[in-house]
Amino acid sequence: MPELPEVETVRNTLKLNILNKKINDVKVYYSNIIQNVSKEEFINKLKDQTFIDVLRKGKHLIFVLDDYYLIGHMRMEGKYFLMHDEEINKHDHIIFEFEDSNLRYNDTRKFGTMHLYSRKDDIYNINPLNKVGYEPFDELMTKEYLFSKINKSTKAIKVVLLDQTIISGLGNIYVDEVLFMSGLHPETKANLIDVNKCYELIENSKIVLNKAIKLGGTTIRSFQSSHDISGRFQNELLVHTKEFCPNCNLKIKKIRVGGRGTYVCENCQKIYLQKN
DNA sequence: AACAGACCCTGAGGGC
DNA sequence: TGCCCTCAGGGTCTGT
Repeated sequence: MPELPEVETVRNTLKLNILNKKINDVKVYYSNIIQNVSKEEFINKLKDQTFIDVLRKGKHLIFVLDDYYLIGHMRMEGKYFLMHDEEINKHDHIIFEFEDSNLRYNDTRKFGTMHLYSRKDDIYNINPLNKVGYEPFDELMTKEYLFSKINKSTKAIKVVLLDQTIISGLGNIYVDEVLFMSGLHPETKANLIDVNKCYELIENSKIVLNKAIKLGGTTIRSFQSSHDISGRFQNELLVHTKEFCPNCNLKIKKIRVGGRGTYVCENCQKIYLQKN
């Protein structure tokens, strides 16, 4: 599932492959992906537009065209493929046709989304990007800032770190890793965590995400790369999907936190019951 | 207001 | 073999 590192890798790969390509036609086979305009509007507006740039905010891709911004979210299974005359796959939902090739949005579970806005719109202040908080890399994401966002919440820290309005870019896998590195139990109430621990959480987020980006970035050759990345990063995981703790060798527990499958070493990851 | 849970969707995997 | 059931997950919507 694409988290920030995968999205960044897809962005870089897309930039190498679709910049300056002009859309001759658009095919939409499953229109629920499109959120804020009709299928017809989507097609008509994007015809004759050229891809100028691909940006990213959190897990969203931002395609910059002549007159529009196309904002895409791949959720868990969304993928982009640059194709030629290959047969259409049953999970290809939207196809942008160029003169010599085509870009396909493929999404097995159909959870992905696309929003289309005018270049005149202030996209960072409207749905969905207005809900995307600072990334761990953002210099505005200080320990004081994170502390201020979480110190009144009684939610589990894992749930809070998955909340993209608070901190963007972490998904289920990387949150488990960050909490393991920080020695913090995922069910610890957010309001029991002090400023110094917030610092640790941010720093460890940067370490995990940077490592994953680097791992993906070196191997990317095709649009199927998001698979390769998670495949390669899997070797680097410390706790997520693991059976034994790499630190103390005790058995790792699988629990549910905020409805998400969660891996935790209850020996190495402390749960706070009061402020310390 | 703040939190919990359902929901969207498909394929994989287990049980029988 | 094949059917049925459960589970996975990011973000949004609804209910408490």
